[in-house]
Amino acid sequence: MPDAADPAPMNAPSRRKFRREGEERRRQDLIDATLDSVAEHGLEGATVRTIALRAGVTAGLIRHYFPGKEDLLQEAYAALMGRMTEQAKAALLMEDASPRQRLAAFVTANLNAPIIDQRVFSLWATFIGRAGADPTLARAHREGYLGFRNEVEAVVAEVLAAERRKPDASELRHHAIAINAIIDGLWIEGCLAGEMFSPGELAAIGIKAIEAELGLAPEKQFQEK
Amino acid sequence: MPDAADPAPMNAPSRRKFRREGEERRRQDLIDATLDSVAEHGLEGATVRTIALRAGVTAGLIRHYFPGKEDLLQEAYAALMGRMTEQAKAALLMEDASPRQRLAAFVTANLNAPIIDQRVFSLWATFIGRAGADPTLARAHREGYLGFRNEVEAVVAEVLAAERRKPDASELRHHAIAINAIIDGLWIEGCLAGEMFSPGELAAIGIKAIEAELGLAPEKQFQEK
DNA sequence: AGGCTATTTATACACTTGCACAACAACGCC
DNA sequence: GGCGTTGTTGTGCAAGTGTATAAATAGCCT
Repeated sequence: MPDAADPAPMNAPSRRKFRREGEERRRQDLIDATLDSVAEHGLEGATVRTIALRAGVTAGLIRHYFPGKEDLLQEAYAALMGRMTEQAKAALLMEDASPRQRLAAFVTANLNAPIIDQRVFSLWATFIGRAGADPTLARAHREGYLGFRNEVEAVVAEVLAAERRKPDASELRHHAIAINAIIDGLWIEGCLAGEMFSPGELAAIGIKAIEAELGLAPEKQFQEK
Repeated sequence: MPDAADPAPMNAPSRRKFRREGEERRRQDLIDATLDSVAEHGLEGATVRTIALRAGVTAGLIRHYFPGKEDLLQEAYAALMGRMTEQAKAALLMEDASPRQRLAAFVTANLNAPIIDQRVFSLWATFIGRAGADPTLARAHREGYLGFRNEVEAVVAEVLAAERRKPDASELRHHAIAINAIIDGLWIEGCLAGEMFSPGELAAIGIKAIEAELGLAPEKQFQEK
């Protein structure tokens, strides 16, 4: 069998073969390659050459799609945040479920794969570490955080309303902050030391902690089936 | 008035003046300069020249105290973790105080300055972002985390014992995980959006959430004076 | 005071980085 | 099928990187 994997052009100028991809496709590939590079080697290791190699193109092409490396990183971070919040909020969209069930589903979704994931955490930490120096990143985070917290606050209000309780705004805000902290904290623990917890354990801990925070009597109905 | 700040050697080879510092002092200065550089410009911006400039020396000196740049970063991270856990645990050392008071003091200490600090958070995030790729960092974090959680678990055990409750090991572990998450989550919120919270608000939220988690009746005794 | 030695500076070097630019070739269109 | 457009490659370059090493000098010891 002749060597199929390597055409071995003996003396030709041997320029690399390539395919023209759609613009959106290439941009996505480059962004994905950027996130992979950052996750694996950090921001310092995410060079245009590394990224291009991973995307299967040469370095020069990056400048054809992005004004500069900084812009690529910016868009990569935006894409990451978009995917995270999108997945997180998706769990809240359950129709015909009690507020309490939806809250439990939300917590469960946030404390299991694919949200609990070391790679995503590495990316989050790497980017957020520069929020102190980069106002653009700081505001991007702030907006994502407030959006997330508002979602939590809305569900909490529904849950308490279903229990015939009428919390004032301050009380509601405090609950949302605390619940947000519980989810974030457990998320970090799970990402950094996932194998220390049995499957579903973090979600169970989170739900119990949140029920305690809200003063809900633990009900059995969520355990059967 | 003759120019006092600049001796202005007219034609001398003009080699830079310097002072010999003690070894430990120099190492500490270099480590501090490293942390400052990382906090401000990230790992990518922490070059030997930047660090040396900030420490008031020239780049070559770094190699006189550290085998390589990587070692300097390693020691800087170790120093950071050491200071953080040291400060955190210090609040637990109150003698003649009820377990519950000590727990409250611990939470309060962790949710106020200087633990709540954007610079410290940037450093933590920047380094921890590489924990996925760097096993050394990962283990360093794991040990620090477990040490912290064990402290929490010990206080929780004392608090519950004072309430005449006898939790089993699993229950204790879950409480520690949840409380750890509450503290971590609120710590992040405070570091990233400190000005959104009034002074002491995060600590109050944390204490209330933890008391709920432990099933402690909110007592008034901690509010007066 | 004067020398010794280790600390510190300064320079050099090989290598990498982001970016610029010209040559090239894949693909749509006539 | 030939041709033009432009996505893509390859090369080059100046600036910056970590490290090696020689030269200089600050401060201690006698």
